[in-house]
Amino acid sequence: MTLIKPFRELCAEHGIAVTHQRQVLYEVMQGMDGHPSPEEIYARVKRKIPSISLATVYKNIHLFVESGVLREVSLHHGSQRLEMNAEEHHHLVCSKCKSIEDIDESSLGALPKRRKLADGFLVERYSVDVIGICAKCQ
Amino acid sequence: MTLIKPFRELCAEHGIAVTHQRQVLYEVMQGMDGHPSPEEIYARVKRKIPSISLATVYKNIHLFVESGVLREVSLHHGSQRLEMNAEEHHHLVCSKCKSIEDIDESSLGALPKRRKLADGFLVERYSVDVIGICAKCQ
DNA sequence: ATTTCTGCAAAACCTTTGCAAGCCG
DNA sequence: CGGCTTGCAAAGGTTTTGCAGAAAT
Repeated sequence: MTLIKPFRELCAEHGIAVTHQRQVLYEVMQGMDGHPSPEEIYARVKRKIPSISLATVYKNIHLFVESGVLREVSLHHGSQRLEMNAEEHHHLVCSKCKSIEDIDESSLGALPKRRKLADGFLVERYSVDVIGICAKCQ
Repeated sequence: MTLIKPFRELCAEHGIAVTHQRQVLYEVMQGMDGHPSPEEIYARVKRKIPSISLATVYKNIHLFVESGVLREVSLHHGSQRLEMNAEEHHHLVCSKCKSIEDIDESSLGALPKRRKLADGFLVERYSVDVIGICAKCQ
């Protein structure tokens, strides 16, 4: 019934310690969908461990992302970033140092030109992040 | 020598008022490249208008993004967002309400499989945001 | 003249950090 | 035990807001 065994294995694979908080955090996240914020995850975990602190949730989300157990929606830079390049282009984003480098659209090859992809969503443009390791970080 | 005339036209097109702060902000940004944060932009503008306030910079960046004069690197959600879907997939992001919906990888057609794109960048994966207007916001 | 914008200061968020007590291996 | 983790509280960083005076149309 529980997911405790797989979680212990996951921790072993990634070399992280098993604590009660991490187990419950992981189980709760398995039961969520969409793209929750740390606060939303905290609110849910708090129902199972009322004494848990938000700092613990942050620390463990960070650990999970770092070790590859969890993924974030788009690499998080702490503050908003503005685009100074008016040309159509995409990005090379380094998953270690989080640097962003522009690449022009033609480097990627064609993306589908359909204007409608799903249930009435009207496409304006594509934004492609190529995520990987930059030359400096290798 | 100055960019004042094009900026006045731009404002007219987008229906926003021309102020000295906006003009200088726009000119300064034209001279930057990369993906600066509001703080970095503020630091530069301050060299030309020492009395400008950070709040003004934030308000005008927001206005420029809203009216289409400027673009942000990736749509900014205020807080980190975690991915609960372990499958390979991409996103439909609404530029009005900022909702995020998953679409699976096959909906997009193939992306190039090259492992190296530029000067030693090692590709891990692609993250594609299809930006547009969702059904609800139309 | 009216509406909108600026600068300031305070507030509201979001996230990280330091530390004493407790848990894991 | 020894080291890592937790919860708390405080600090740090980013962004928004309210308001009185100034500027724009």
